[in-house]
Amino acid sequence: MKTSFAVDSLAALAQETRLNIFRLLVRHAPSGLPAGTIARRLRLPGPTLSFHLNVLAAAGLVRADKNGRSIAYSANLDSVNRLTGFLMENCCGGRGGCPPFWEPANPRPKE
Amino acid sequence: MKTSFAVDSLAALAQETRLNIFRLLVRHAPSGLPAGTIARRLRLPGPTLSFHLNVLAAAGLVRADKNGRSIAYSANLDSVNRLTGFLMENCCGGRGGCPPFWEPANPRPKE
DNA sequence: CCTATATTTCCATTGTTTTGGAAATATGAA
DNA sequence: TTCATATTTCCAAAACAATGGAAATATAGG
Repeated sequence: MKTSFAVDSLAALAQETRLNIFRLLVRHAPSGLPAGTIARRLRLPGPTLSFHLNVLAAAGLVRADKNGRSIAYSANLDSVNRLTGFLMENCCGGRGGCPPFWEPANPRPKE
Repeated sequence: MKTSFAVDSLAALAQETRLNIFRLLVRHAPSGLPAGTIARRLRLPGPTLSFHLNVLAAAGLVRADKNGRSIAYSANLDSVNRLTGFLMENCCGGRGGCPPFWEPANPRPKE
């Protein structure tokens, strides 16, 4: 599996402003919020918000739905799940010791 | 809640080399691997590995245990859980629509 | 003490990301 | 068509992160 989807997602979230945007959209999932509302809530200049929304969208973490002259952005919640799965992949190599929160999705290959 | 632990963790993982190191350590959890073994496995020059391990350790994603002249690094699996919880915090604002994978840890505050 | 091994610190170079003003584009309403 | 609103693109300055060679430090064994 290519790691780049994960690096892209993590890099998109690894920035205070973008993390705030994403978490705001998680709270407002699944419907989302228009760009202007996000800008007002987080007190961000337009160009700055636009830049960050593009980074999040390019990583597949949010989607944009144009509606009249506003654009609603919404969080793709599934992306968090994929990311966790990727990080925990083959956790503990099948030797036991996985923490209780983690349900191994892929049952112990070789390595 | 301050977002910086999350930004630090995400930034630490948002880099191909560090992500490879972390995932290698997840597979070898909970015991970990010595720095030299990681370097050999991932074909990394010493200073580069050392730099990246420090970033991971500073973010609390790995811990270092000195043993003789080698140092074993191991993944802190719980950090992934904390991160997911933070990202999904108050998902969907209690209005239903959360994806099946997510168990709301904190039951719907105001917002 | 001396040597070999494990790992780190120092540091200069190179590359990447973030920021926001000004100008551009798109849409809807009067 | 003209105006106001929503959002974007352009761009250059400033800030930040990654890389790896050479030298330093630590430890174990003979």
